[in-house]
Amino acid sequence: MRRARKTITIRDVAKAANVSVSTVSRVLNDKDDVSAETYDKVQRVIAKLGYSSSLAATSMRSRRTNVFSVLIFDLGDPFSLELVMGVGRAVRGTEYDLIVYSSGRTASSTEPEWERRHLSRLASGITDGTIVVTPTTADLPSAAPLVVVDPHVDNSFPAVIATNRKGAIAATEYLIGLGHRRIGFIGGRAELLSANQRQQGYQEALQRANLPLDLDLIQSGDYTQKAGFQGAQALLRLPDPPTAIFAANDGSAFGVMRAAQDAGLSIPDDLSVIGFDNIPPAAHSIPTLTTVEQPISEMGYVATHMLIKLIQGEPLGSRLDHVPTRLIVRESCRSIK
Amino acid sequence: MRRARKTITIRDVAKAANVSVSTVSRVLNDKDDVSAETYDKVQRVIAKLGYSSSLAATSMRSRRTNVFSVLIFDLGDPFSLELVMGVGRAVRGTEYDLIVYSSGRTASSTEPEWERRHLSRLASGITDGTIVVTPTTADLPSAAPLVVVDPHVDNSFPAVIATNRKGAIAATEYLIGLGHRRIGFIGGRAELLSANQRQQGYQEALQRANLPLDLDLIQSGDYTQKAGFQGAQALLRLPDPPTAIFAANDGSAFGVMRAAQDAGLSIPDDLSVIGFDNIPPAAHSIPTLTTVEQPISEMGYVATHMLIKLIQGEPLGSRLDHVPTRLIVRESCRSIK
DNA sequence: GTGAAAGCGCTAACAC
DNA sequence: GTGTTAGCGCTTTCAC
Repeated sequence: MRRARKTITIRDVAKAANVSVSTVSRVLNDKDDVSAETYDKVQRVIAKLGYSSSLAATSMRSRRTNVFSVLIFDLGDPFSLELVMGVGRAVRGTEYDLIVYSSGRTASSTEPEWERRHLSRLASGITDGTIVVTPTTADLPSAAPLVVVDPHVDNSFPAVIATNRKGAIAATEYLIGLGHRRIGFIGGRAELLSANQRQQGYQEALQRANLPLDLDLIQSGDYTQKAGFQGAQALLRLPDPPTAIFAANDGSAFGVMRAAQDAGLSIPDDLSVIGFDNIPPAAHSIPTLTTVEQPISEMGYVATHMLIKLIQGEPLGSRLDHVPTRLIVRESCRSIK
Repeated sequence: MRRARKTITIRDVAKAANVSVSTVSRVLNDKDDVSAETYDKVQRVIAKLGYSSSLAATSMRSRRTNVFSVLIFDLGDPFSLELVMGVGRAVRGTEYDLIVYSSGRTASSTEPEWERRHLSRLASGITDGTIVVTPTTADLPSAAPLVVVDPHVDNSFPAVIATNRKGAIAATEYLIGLGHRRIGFIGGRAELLSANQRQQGYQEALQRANLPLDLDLIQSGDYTQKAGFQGAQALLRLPDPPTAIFAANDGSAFGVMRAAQDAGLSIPDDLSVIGFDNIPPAAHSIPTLTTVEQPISEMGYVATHMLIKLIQGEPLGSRLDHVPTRLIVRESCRSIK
């Protein structure tokens, strides 16, 4: 494993081809002021030597590297992984290379520091642009084109976001359509955009249906199973408990289902449950859950193409791209008449 | 989105702190020959300016970047993604940053070119070491520490590989234990290490049980559903067809099940089927399949720690790390008596 | 059409 | 303990 072969540089190529480094550079960058034969000669030498330009050196010197990056806090997290898949697929067939960057040195996703630090490391040359996933700060150093996915706070960057509000409306209206009049809600993390939008949708749907907004029916949460469990317990202990519960994500929906079981209620006979998101492994552990699905990998796809447009200087249709959520109806809900 | 703020360099920090660039560099790299007050002063300026060193420049000049990389052909592929998850989890809590590198400019995973090209781009500075996933060539330029995962050909690099042979033995012996005497086999791509090992295990198990090796029972394949389908058709048309089929991966096992259905056979009543691998989405589309599971994300975990050892110059226990497969028994097999 | 040389942001001698 | 300086591999004027 010792670094046997020393790296071959542009100089090695130049020497072997009997030209200057600048000529090799011209060939590398497909400049048109190189004679055909020189071009061929250099190309042959490059092939023979197996030379490939150093990303580091190239990016130091020139603005374009044809590489873009995805900055992710936790690559072990299912949401992030799904997104990476979408980006990974989107990049195939383009002229770009992709760097997914994640750090081991960061304790918590809530400190805005990590995003800024890593972003500026990348942006200072190596990549032509970056997709930041679920950024928690609006204050991002933007030396290069930037697209954010599922921003946790509103900021002024081009963003890809799911139709959280609409999805929540669809879910709530579905329950209303089934005859439910008292529908409980388990919220997500209050400081997050997506959580707010989902709650907004819930309230809006009630309003449209002329149903009263009962604050007792709204439990705050934090997108965890535990929050769903506790929230549901509180709801079920109400004097006039809900007949259906809408949880702001799949994790807390799972908590709701456990709480219902604990209380001796069967789903959907005694309680209808509906969730948001549908991310593996939760998606597979509760295959019966009716849910508003967020097309995560598609969001990666969309973000990629937005970023590429930005990099190439093309105009963006609009700053925000809303990727549609869709209601997946399964067995966890039933009508009451 | 225009590059508003120009990048802050080490010089800006030096100027603002009234010291030289080298002093800043010393602080950045935690050299011990800096006075405490200078250190503090520089740190404060760094924080205030939000400075962060350029990966490109750093890697050009010094050997260590504290970043390692995973080189992946197709980030949209489930195997790769699982692996990335493992690596992503392994890196948390370490002192390293992680770059997952994938290229859009590559048509096929079978051309060894892409690995070499991208590897040398990365290796020439930016990263301290690389994990190459399912490399198809033994001839990798190794300027830096390298670990390969699931190599498709044997090479001399430190490698992480599943216990394919043992897994195949376990699967075959399981079928034998159920009373099966004629067991069909659908192979994987003949040129791949894993495929060979699986077939080897199959044959070895038969031999151990003193069962004859009937070449008619072995169908070549290529890890696709189609190959499984066709192979199974051929097997089922034999004068003396097998009572069980072991497919070299989950995809072809799926093909086998379809072929059995087409032939009017029900599983497991008329035919026992067993597969290898258990990768989503296949894993979820055939939840009844008995299978030899390859712990992919664990392989990423193991590879990460091997690589870190190499980077830090620690000795490796052995060049090859075999991650154990395990037999997951489900409903697709039954005993014949 | 091609070469020489400056310099990107940084680190590592080597001075002082 | 701190500053000066020579390059790392490359791109890009500017000469010729």
